[in-house]
Amino acid sequence: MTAPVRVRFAPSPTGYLHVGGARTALFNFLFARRHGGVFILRIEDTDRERSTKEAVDAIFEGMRWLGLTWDEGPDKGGDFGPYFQSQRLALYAAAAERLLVEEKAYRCFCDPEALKARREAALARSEPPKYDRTCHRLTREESAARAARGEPHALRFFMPEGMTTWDDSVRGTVTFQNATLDDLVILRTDKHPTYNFAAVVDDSAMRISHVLRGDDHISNTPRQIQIYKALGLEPPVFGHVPMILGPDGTRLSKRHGATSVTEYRDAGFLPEAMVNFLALLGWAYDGEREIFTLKELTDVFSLERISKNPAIFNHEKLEWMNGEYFRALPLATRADLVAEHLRATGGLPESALRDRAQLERAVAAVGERMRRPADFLTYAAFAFVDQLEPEPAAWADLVAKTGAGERLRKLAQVLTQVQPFEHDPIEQAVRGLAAELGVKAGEVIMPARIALTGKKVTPGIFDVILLLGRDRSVARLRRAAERLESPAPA
RNA sequence: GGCGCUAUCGUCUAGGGGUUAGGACGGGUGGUUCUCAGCCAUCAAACCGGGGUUCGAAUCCCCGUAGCGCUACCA
Repeated sequence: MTAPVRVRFAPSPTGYLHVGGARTALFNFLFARRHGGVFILRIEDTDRERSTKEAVDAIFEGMRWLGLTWDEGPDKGGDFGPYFQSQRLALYAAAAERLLVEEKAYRCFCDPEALKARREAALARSEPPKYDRTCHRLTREESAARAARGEPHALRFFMPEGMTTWDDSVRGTVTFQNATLDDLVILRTDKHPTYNFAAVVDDSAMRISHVLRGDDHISNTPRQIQIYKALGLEPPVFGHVPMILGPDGTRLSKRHGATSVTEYRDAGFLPEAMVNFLALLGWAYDGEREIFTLKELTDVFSLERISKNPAIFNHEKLEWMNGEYFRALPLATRADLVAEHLRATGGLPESALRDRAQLERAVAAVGERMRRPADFLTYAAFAFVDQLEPEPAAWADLVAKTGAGERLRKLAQVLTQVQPFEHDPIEQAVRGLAAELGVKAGEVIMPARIALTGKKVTPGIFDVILLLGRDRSVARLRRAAERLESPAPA
């Protein structure tokens, strides 16, 4: 009988939920759901300097947006809480005390600043910057006496000799020589645990079965395994997922652009698309199928199919994937999302947003051209402005087209007659005019497009006319014709 | 510097002793068409290098190289 699957996502609340963290959380979530296990959220806020309440909220927000619901966590409780490390200090202290008594850890009275200076000097000389165990040479009595005197000190783990090896579920067997590992600090002078120590105590106390985390933790793993051993605990299964890199192949960071999931949300990306895209960064089902809902992912996810290679964040593919999901949404939903986006960004005044029917018509007209709400105005802005400012390049095209003025005027005339003013009759009228003039429909349509929208790329022309309505269409056509015939004063 | 990990089209990847090395994004071309998008068709594009093992290596092993990560009283 194997232990139940219990996995955790354990971010430190020092910023926002970034895409790398989100991907790690996703893999943990999927693994838990796939195996009927438990997904735990634990906040690693032992670094008091950098941890903030806002960051905790941002993590919740990002996780919820992605649909990564946790079974145990700070806001939710569970049998193994509390789920803030800052509330578990007594546990770490007790574990550290045990190690101290058993002489698997020792007090270190060295000055952190001096240590730092020594480390930097060693690095400058290209030597390994290891702690020299000065304080380990203290006698038991001396160490205890100095502590009793109230001398500030940290607690260091005594790294045993030998080697540490584990069977990583994504990388296979990984081995480290303990000699390359430091006597790491487990309890700081302020009695707060360090990451490696707190993680071990908590993962064990919370009965974590599998630790799935970023590749950047791989060299922490032998340290943690040694701590498990010293504590007489059984280590969990470890799996190190490759990192997500920026386009230049280095670790994804701010300078690569948006890195927090909420930024993507605010830019109009859909959580379904984000999840699907993230899942494909370092994991593949069969290399063929690419579109998966969260639910579908939970049915097919497996650790064996996690790639060993770091993955470069391909923004283009995210855009494409968002388009796939966005286009599949019902019109009303797309209109909701567009409205929401326009409100949030102030892209259109509230007054323009009040006419829901008109907004829906515009969204329908833009149709498949939108990959996300932010694309809306590039295609439909013309329908929401009173005074059209044609793009210079478009206007130049119109000017270059001989006879355009005449066609626009005639089209305006024709449009005054169309009855009823609907898509098909308008199309008939426009095509009829072209036939009458003996030109291809495009010869009427392209000038009209520029005159009506100021752009060369727009929704279908009949939708454009419909969206503007008869009066505005006729007025814009006539105005353009006038401007064409009387060269605009500079 | 030390330690560790990794290495298939530009990118994400499938494959894994014998394949025309497959798919997706992006790019090219053609079609549909009022532009664009979409859709359809189609093309170009890869096994890091060197040694082994083997009848046969992109696939297994070793070395090299490169990239990345870690090397904190950060996580």
